[in-house]
Amino acid sequence: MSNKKLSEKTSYHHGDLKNALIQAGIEILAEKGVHALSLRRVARRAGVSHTAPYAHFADKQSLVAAISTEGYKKLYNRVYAAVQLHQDDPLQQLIEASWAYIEFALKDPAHFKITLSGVVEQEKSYPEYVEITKQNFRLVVTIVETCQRAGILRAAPPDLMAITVWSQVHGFISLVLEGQISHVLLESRSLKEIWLFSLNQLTISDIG
Amino acid sequence: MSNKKLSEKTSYHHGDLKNALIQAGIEILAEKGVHALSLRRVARRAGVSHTAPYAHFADKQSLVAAISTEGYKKLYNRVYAAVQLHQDDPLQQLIEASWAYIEFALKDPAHFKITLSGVVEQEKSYPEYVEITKQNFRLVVTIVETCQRAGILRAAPPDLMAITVWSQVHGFISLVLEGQISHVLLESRSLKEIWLFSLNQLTISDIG
DNA sequence: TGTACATCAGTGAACGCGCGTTCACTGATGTAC
DNA sequence: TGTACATCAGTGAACGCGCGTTCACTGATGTAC
Repeated sequence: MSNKKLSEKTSYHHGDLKNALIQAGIEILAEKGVHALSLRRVARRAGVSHTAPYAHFADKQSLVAAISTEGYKKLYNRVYAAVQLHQDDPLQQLIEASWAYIEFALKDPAHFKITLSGVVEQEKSYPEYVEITKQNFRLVVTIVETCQRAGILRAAPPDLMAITVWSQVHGFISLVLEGQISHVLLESRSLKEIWLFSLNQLTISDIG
Repeated sequence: MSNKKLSEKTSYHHGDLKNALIQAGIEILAEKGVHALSLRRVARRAGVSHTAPYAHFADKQSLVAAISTEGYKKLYNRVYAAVQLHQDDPLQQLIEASWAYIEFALKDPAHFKITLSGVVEQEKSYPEYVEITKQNFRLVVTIVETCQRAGILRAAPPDLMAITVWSQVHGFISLVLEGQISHVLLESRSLKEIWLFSLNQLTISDIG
């Protein structure tokens, strides 16, 4: 049940296969990409027979949902850390929080893609996933409100402004990951410079 | 060769299998989604044995590249049509061109996704695809320059501004397609309203 | 116009593969007395 | 502490599937003379 502890390393019945499978999945994504993610491969990597996962996940989709949930949590933690680091400088907060999002995507593109790919078609099936997406959006709204109070973003409904900012970051890193941005351009400036330029277009006064 | 005509409907050797296969692929994407796209299914749909495609495409990747190229062409044509329609109103041009991009994605999400998914890992393999991506980006740059001249977008390097605008549109529709945007929000306003709000954040004076 | 032949688009059997899922099972662990 | 039994995580054989790709082939079309 849910009273399984996180850190049981080596009991005889493996002890923490569920998390081990999620980790194995993440590793496969990092090493081989989205197309390589299969239940059988995950089991193999976790050192377990290919039917063992069924003791912990109803089907493949469930495992993918768990991996996505984990991805969203990591994303949230990175962004939240940036927010905490720049509590009293709203502009830096906006810059570093968005940059944390980009860095996560760059560090593990396949995990990022699968996390944001809307695995969840049937709404209610994965409440933990839904919850973390909401939490994530609330964080964006908070950042946006802080910037609005500081006169960095225009006054407007914060939920709309949050979507705007999120779209900007998400679109930027997606185009980069999809190889849609010209090499010439990417070689002429650092990615962070390009990103700062884009973010700057949303703000009221220049970032400089 | 390239002197095959577009509209040969029924010759005995089928006549235009290559294009028929591309169309079949697009239909499968529309009806069943990205996961359902396979060489065998495409052939089946085109009413041909499953090995016939190999007379026209070296491998599956080649077919996918052709389908992506076709997707980019459609996308370009839609955006270009909007540009033409609003030659003398830069703001309308920006609005309707970006909205055309969004409409294409909404109309055929799977085709849009596969088109933008950077099928092309090995740079030089699909020159037609690379060419249309460049043409597309040039169009965005042109739109941006027009808006800059009209004082609608800030003065700045047009290529950077083009990436900014493109990221904004692309991120917005991607989040929508991936189901990441709260239903509550989507039900409170039309998609176009939300998009206009976002686009408005990039412009100098309000769209209203 | 008519025949011979090369070309080339499309066929169908066959390959090996990895997948998701089921099933009856085994064997270690935890619990009751 | 010791035995009996229920629980439950993990096993391994088996299923049916669709896939990409190869190969030797067939049969219609186009070309040379």
